Amino acid sequence: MGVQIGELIPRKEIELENLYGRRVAIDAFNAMYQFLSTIRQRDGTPLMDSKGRITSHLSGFFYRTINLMEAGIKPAYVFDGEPPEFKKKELEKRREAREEAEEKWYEALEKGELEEAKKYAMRATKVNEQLINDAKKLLQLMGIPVVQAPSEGEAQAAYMAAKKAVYASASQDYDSLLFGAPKLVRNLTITGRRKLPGKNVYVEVKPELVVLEEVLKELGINREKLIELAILVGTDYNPGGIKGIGPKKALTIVKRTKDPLAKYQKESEVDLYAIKEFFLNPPVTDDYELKWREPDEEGILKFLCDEHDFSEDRVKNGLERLKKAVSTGKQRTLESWFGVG
DNA sequence: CGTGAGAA
DNA sequence: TTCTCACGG
Repeated sequence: MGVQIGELIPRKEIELENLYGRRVAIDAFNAMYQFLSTIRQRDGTPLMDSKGRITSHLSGFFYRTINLMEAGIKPAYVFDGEPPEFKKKELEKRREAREEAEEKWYEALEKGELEEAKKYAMRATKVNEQLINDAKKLLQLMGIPVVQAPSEGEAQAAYMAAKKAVYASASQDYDSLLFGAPKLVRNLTITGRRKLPGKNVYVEVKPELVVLEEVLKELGINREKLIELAILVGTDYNPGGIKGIGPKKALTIVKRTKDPLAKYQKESEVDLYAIKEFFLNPPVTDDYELKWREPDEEGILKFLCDEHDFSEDRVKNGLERLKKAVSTGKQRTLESWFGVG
């Protein structure tokens, strides 16, 4: 998932306070996927309401967003639009992998192997229209900006960061760098503990800042070359990349070759130049509004508690925190406008 | 993932 | 107070 260039990318750990007062454009699909795959019971079953509808993502979006707002970080969630035609193949592959994982999940469940079951359940995570609409509805009720990307959310988030509408894009993937985001924040969570895949070990995970300019300087290339490098190694649009070429080799190749895609185009089924062009000039829009509003308390209680069986105590508690965060955020904005305080 | 009750 | 861990829906 995402482009496979992580090991080449220099990043620095930051404190949440470094993001205080800043806006970030969060890749909503990325967040959604995280919530749906990790917020599960021990046998891998996601959280569900009494009608069997999945609610893991609602829990995730609700509490994380409140935490970010409390930390003085203003999130805007950017949702995907239509994927480009040449992503269809990758999406199909993912669908097949999910179906396989789903079968293994049920098999493990029957054998009573909980750890195995959960592992496969997580891999079987799927995002559908209903889950996306739920998340959008909740965020809108919370007064959080929802941005609809015409195509890839990462591209839109990168565009917003490049225009300085936001400080950075936020995602676990590096794609927004290819789309030209000057800054990328990874691990944007409050409580930073993450389970190591497979093992029963937890590690501290801190937010990371990746600065495109520093990445390019460190690698000694420009953004166009970074895109070519990514294409050689493999992106969502040409999974697997070119056989036998990993990140290190790819870096050498793009540095010494004027048009590195030319050589590999004939052994590739997909149009590598079309992918490069897409990273350079993806569909984006200016049709969005970044306004953080008062939450619709009644609407949230109705949606989360009445419709989806969330605990009223917990939701009310969350709402109090959110309201306070919104009002101190407003206060801060006024102070910066009028120079008081 | 994030909360919060109970252990340490 | 800090940490662990089961539960949330």
